[in-house]
Amino acid sequence: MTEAQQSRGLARVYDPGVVENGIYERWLAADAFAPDGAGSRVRPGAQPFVIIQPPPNVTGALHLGHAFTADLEDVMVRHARMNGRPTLWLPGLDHASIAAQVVLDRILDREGESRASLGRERYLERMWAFVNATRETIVRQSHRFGSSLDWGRLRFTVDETSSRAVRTAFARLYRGDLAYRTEALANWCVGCQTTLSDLEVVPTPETGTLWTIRYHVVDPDGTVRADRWIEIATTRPETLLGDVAVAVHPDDLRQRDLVGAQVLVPFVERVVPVISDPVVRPEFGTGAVKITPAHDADDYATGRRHELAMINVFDDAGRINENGEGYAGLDLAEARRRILADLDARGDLVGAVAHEMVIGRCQRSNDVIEPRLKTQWFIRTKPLAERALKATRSGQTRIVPERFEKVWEHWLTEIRDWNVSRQLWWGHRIPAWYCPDGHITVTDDPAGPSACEICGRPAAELRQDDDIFDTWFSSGLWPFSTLGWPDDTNDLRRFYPGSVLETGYDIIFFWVARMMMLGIYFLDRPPFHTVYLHGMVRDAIGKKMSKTTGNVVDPLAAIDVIGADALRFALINGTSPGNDQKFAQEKLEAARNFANKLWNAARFVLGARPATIAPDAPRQGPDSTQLGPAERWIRSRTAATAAAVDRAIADYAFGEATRVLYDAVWSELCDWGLELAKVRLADASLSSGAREATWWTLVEALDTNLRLLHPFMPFLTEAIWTATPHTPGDPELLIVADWPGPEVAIRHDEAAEAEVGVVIELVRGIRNARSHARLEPAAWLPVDIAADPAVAVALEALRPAVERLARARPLSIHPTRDAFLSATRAGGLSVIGSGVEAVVGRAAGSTGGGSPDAAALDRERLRRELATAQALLDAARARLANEAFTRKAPPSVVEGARVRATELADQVLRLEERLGA
RNA sequence: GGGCGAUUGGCUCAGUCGGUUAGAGCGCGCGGUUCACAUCCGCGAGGUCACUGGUUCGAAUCCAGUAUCGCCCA
Repeated sequence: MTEAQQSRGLARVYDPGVVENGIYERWLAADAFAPDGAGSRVRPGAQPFVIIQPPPNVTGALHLGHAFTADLEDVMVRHARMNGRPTLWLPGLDHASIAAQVVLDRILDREGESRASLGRERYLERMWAFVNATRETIVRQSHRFGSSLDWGRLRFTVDETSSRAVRTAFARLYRGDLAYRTEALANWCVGCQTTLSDLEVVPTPETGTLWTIRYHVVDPDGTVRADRWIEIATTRPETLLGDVAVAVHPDDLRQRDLVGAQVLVPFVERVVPVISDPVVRPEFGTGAVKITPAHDADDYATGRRHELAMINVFDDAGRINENGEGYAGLDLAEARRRILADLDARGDLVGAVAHEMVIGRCQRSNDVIEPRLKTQWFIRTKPLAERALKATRSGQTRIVPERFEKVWEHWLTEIRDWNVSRQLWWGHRIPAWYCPDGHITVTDDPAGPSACEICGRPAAELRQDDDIFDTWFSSGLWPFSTLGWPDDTNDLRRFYPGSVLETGYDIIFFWVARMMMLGIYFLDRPPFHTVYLHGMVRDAIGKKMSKTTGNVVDPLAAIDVIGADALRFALINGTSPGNDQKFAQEKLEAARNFANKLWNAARFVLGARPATIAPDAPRQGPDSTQLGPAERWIRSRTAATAAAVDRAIADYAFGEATRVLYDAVWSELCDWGLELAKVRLADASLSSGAREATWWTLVEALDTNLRLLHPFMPFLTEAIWTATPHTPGDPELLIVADWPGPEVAIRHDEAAEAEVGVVIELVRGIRNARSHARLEPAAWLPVDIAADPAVAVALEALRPAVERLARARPLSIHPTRDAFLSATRAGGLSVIGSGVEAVVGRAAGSTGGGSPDAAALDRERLRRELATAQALLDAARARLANEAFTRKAPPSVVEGARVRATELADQVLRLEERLGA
């Protein structure tokens, strides 16, 4: 780009890199993002609009899903800001304890180090070094996305305020009897060396083996019977070391006589009872199952009912412990092999069949989850869930799209207590201390308790719990911990509850439900009035993007090529709320083309300024006395666009909003608005006042469209707007300019829409006829038009435009049909629309204008049109002939059908006339 | 096993309260060197709205069921 081109405002070619460069810094410098920033233009009395950003994990860079989330939120936030509301979009980052540890452990592994080799302190130092780097990356990426986040309020889930919130929350839950510590069956991940909540365990279908094993009966005198046994079925033979019973269904006749008998568990030589319990499925295997309460959820429940012992047979590392007698020290897989071989050797392994089963695997590491007994902290969720349900049922909080409410209801109704202990290092240490007598002391004091709160032993004798909290515990406090809670801060009073919680539907339980439960518990009000859930961004063939599959699209790579605006537009356009989308290259191209279209439309408008207007003249509204139909039409269309965009945004239908804007800019403003305006702007016979009014109309339409598009394409619209004339009341930057309001709505003009509608139909008809007859596109051909006096006035006003757009010259407009008919020459092409009729003649001179078969091609086209029109007319008449229709349908619909039938009849008549001629 | 979603032109998707002739982008065909844009302009072809039944004057849209695919929960 040359100096001269730059100085004129807009470069010749749209280059996102150049356009976007520096704009984010201008917004920052203007302090436009903060609700109370120097650059904000808040309307007095306006309600705050608050979105707390779902904090991305500090495990790496942001992906396309993050970009989508950020874009949707930025759209809402920018829209609210332009409406003059104090708007807070609060940025955050999540420490993601288990995910971060999995990532760091992999890095350490490559270096030949490990968690164990470093020890807790050095490990955490490494973690901080790692996350400090990723935090920077994420913030930088957000800038590139154009996210208008209030960076002055950036928060991290392990910063001091959040840590205090976690301690306080836990201490209060404990005092409120909503947090308790107990030994219970927990999901143990051997790879991550920690327990997991039920949500973090992924049920995975796999083919295993169902073995049949004999347990021999032991007579009351202690004799083991070689000839009497019970055959039990199991998929996990290694757990027999922890068996404490065998169970059969009470109605199972096959096993009935064995109930109450004693049998011998091999290897550990434990004598256990055969019990009956309705939980056993008689059709499964032999109908008898072994009971291992310490390693299976169902068995745990059975063990509780029958007051059986619970024998843990493996350790944290996944090896058989001392309870496993001769197998102690073996890992689980090896133990299974050995036990099966030993059973076989004794003749007690009597069957093995392939078996389809569901195995729990770790969401993060994919290791098999081993259920085992652990002493853990739990949150009592029932009372919290009830209040969360009440909030959605009463409409205090609304879930969008509505259908997710069903899932929400179901989960919260069936909710189980939440295990929050994690045997990890990276996160919030549980603020619970234990004295040698087993008393528990919980405190929110960062220094810890001064003494045991039960027996008064001094702090020196107390030991803090080694575990940390589930990451989602701190996330659950996020809507208020970010605002300074537990302190009663200004921000908390002003911005809690927030407005919209926007996130993917995949974390409705993990996160949304927990924020609702905890928010209501601690602050008595749900943390947001609307939960808006968006769909997943998938790859071009519909697969979930994942780093391991290697199908992730790096948003920054896309931005480098097509720009942030195009990426944003591509992610939102053509989507509907809550539905997944496939992401494809063509979408990016379409969005880039649209950006280019807008850029060039702006270039044209700004470059078409009449010489009578000074380059730096402040913007003024067009002189209403000088407006022609085209000017009134584009103003009316822009009003319609604004109304449609408002409606779509109110419905969270952002894909619909972009569709409306795409159409408004491309098909209305560019294809017709600018093309019609070009004629007037170039018409030297018009007064300069008229030409100025046309130009100001274009500036106004551009300005309104820029405002409406700004939330979706902030960089491009800001860049163009800077070069567009402003009114004295306008701010420096579009980001804080006013959203189009009533002053735009009043531009609606029914008459202009009708008048220009006829012109569009006419021009299209003539182009169509010429194209079908294969006439020279560039040739000027004579055209005769029949028009009612009313239509003729409008046509007359737009005569030069019709001439140019249809390449019609001379153009004759006949006020009566007779005059029209007598004037038209034979062999012309007929144009018959619902509102107009025209004939395109051959060129007056000898030049071009007619191919030999033009007439034949034209007749063929008219015959097709006649067939279509006739079919439509028949359908319309049939509908009107139906008495039930005219009686029951709303009058406006019936009237519409009548008008339609009349038009069609007229059209058919004229087509027949033409064909008959 | 329960629930949710999807099924609309060759591909990717919209479609608001049930209402005129179901739309868009890409792709395809024909044509185009007009000074905003070839990342463009003009014209066009292409759809039994998965299937079956129902409600209704009228169904892509509402109801019931079926099929296929995907997801969530157990």
